[in-house]
Amino acid sequence: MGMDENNLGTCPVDRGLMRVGDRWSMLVLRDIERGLTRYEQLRTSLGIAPNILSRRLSALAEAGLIAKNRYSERPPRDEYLLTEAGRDFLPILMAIGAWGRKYNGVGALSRHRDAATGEIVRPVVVDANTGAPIGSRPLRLEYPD
Amino acid sequence: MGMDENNLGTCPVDRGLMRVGDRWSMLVLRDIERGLTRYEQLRTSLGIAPNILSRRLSALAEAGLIAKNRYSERPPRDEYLLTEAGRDFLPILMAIGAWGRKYNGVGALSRHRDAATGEIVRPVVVDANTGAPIGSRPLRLEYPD
DNA sequence: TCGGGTCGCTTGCAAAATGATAGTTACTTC
DNA sequence: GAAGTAACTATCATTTTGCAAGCGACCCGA
Repeated sequence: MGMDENNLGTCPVDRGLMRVGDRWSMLVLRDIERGLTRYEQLRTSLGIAPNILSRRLSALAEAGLIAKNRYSERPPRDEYLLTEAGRDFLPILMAIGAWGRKYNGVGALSRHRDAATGEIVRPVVVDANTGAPIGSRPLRLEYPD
Repeated sequence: MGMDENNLGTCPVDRGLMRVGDRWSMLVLRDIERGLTRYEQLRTSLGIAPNILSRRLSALAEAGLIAKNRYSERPPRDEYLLTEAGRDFLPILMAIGAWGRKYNGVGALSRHRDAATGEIVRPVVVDANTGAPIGSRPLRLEYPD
């Protein structure tokens, strides 16, 4: 494998990573979810170079994870909003966050709390069929055809 | 944010991405899980340049996700095995795969089947406390101190 | 109306990462 | 001893990233 747009492989992981497989893209999604929807907010929050941010935003828009929205003509002001695909990616970021906390979590870290129960959220990937955490049951990998 | 090893931020997502935040690293983990544990197997499966593969393997080993194991002295033969941290990352790859299938899934893709039930695995990220999928309940982000 | 100041970028250039290709070491097998 | 395989390293071109400066559109205060 090691595919491009024209030569797609059969691995869904690869397909996902084609669209978001870099650090900045994921951090941009995270920040947009936090409410940092404007260019300058993202730039200062991430400490990213402006040209790089521009490119990441275009790539994410092209990949369909965010959409650029001009909410003021005069003065010209834009915001970047998550699309459905972008929102659907957020749980993955939560899972990465849980992993990061576990294996690289020295010092104090931010966290999510369930607004209703008040408990700290503990993201886990499960199989929706069984409810069992992935890794707790043996799986078989199948190839198409 | 935009942190390095010495200047850690408070975001667990960033902490996770510091360790694995690139495409090749994730694909290497995926292939090792598939049983492609040797250098040549990884290289041909991924179609990656040998110098790049070497660097990724060192980085993953340094980050504690894989361990290099010499299983034969004569002839010298090595394999790369997942550590606990590496295995713990696999569910995230499954979640990325599910997302990739949904949003970039044209054509036939490989999939996992539960060995016991025979059903196709459907990975979802849930809150272990409530069992509810992340995104289905309102959350509050909290910062330390 | 003139001089800052902010926002949302682009441009130019340097530095770092990635990738293609060739070569190396250590061994086995014919 | 010739050829082959596994696991790399070395060299160099290409690509991507990143820094710093600048630019157009506008707003705001004097």
